[in-house]
Amino acid sequence: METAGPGRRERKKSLTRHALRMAALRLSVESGLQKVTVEEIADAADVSVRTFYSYFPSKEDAIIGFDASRVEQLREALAARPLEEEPLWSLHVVLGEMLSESSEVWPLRMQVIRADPSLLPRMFSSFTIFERAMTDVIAQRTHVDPKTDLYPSLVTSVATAAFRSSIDVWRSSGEIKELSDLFDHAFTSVSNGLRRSVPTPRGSASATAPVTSAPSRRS
Amino acid sequence: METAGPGRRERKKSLTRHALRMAALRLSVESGLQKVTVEEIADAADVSVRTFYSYFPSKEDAIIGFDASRVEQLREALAARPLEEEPLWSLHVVLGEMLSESSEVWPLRMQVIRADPSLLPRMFSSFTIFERAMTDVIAQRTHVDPKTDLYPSLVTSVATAAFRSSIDVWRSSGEIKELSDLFDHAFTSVSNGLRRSVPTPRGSASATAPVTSAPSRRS
DNA sequence: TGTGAAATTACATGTTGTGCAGAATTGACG
DNA sequence: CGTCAATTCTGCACAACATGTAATTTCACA
Repeated sequence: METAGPGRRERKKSLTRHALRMAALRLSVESGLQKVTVEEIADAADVSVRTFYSYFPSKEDAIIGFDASRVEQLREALAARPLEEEPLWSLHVVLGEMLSESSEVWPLRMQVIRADPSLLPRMFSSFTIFERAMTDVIAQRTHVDPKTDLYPSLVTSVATAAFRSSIDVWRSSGEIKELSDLFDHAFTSVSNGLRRSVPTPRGSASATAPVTSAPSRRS
Repeated sequence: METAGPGRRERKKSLTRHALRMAALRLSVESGLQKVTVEEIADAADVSVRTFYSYFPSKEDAIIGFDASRVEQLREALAARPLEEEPLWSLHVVLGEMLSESSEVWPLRMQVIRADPSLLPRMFSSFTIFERAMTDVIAQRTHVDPKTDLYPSLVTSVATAAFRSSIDVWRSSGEIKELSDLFDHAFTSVSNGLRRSVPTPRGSASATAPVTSAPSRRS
């Protein structure tokens, strides 16, 4: 009976996983990630230290890591987009969904990151598995080989780049602007080829084809 | 007399720094980064372990870290580009310069990364200081505030994204294609707004304006 | 209730990264 | 040349991280 989906065991597992993540977040919000030890986190979740490491490879991953299940959800979300849609827009939607979906963890995450900005690069590193998944889906939808064709990898990495700089500016601006606005603006700008907003109408020099060769190196 | 620039002391410092980096690279090429200890690296460079840590914050940084001096060079290179040039193209040139400039370290770096791909995300994380510098220069050249205006941050992060996926595909394709070709193609594609190369002429559905709102969330 | 698989645990161990205090090196100045 | 201050290097101690292993417990299923 019941949902017949995950057994008692699986449920307990994802429960402790969640408990560990929340413990890591709560403790880090209080004292800062560097002052929190794995032992404290494990104790707070009432498991042994060794068990913590069977759930997360490191302390940081408990804070900013990606669930494989979450990646799977996003993979399906991307696959569910209409095929005619431009891949960049599909990613726009999926990433936006991920962003707006303010689960209980995002605010805490952001608070920890604010106290320790060095976590941001690390968080974006953890996007790698997500990017790989997105690249695969897009490759499948556009019928190209992601190993040899640049397009799928390029679109996803550019999309996450838009994601990245949106968060960066949102934070450095004091979180005044609406994050989703910045995010939408980023994608519009990218799909316009990132041309400088003010095209400097004066002056005749149009966009000339850039010389491919690199300038001579100085001695 | 002489260059009157760096004193004997500074010269010795950057000498040991270089020795440590090369030692780390050479040893890692032989045995893989994980099998190499900091002690071995320090011994190979004939300094104490403690001294290593006064030059690099971690083992990995000796392999894939950025020199502050290198960042400064690239900052100047970007600042030297003509003002009329599209910022995206300026970054194209500067990054291409960095890439093609096959100093002695890049081949070794690549070899280590090939044996341990988990270093790639970490390497891109270390680009952060570089990105910050590029963002600042572009903000200055376009007369906007990088804290509130998305453009400078967006252009640089997209440029490094192009850099990123170029290397990714170059590696996953077995390093068959010329890296610089992939790189150039990536920037062309970005400046075209990343439209799908094959516009699927059959089917009547044209590219519709995407709905900005996110789809309803499932229960 | 018994059985086998999976999860948790304690223990041992090597490595990382940092603080600290003393020794060694450098460069300036008399 | 000799002294002296500043910087750099070094050894030591130490907490924390991360992993292998083997014993123990928990759970699903028959």
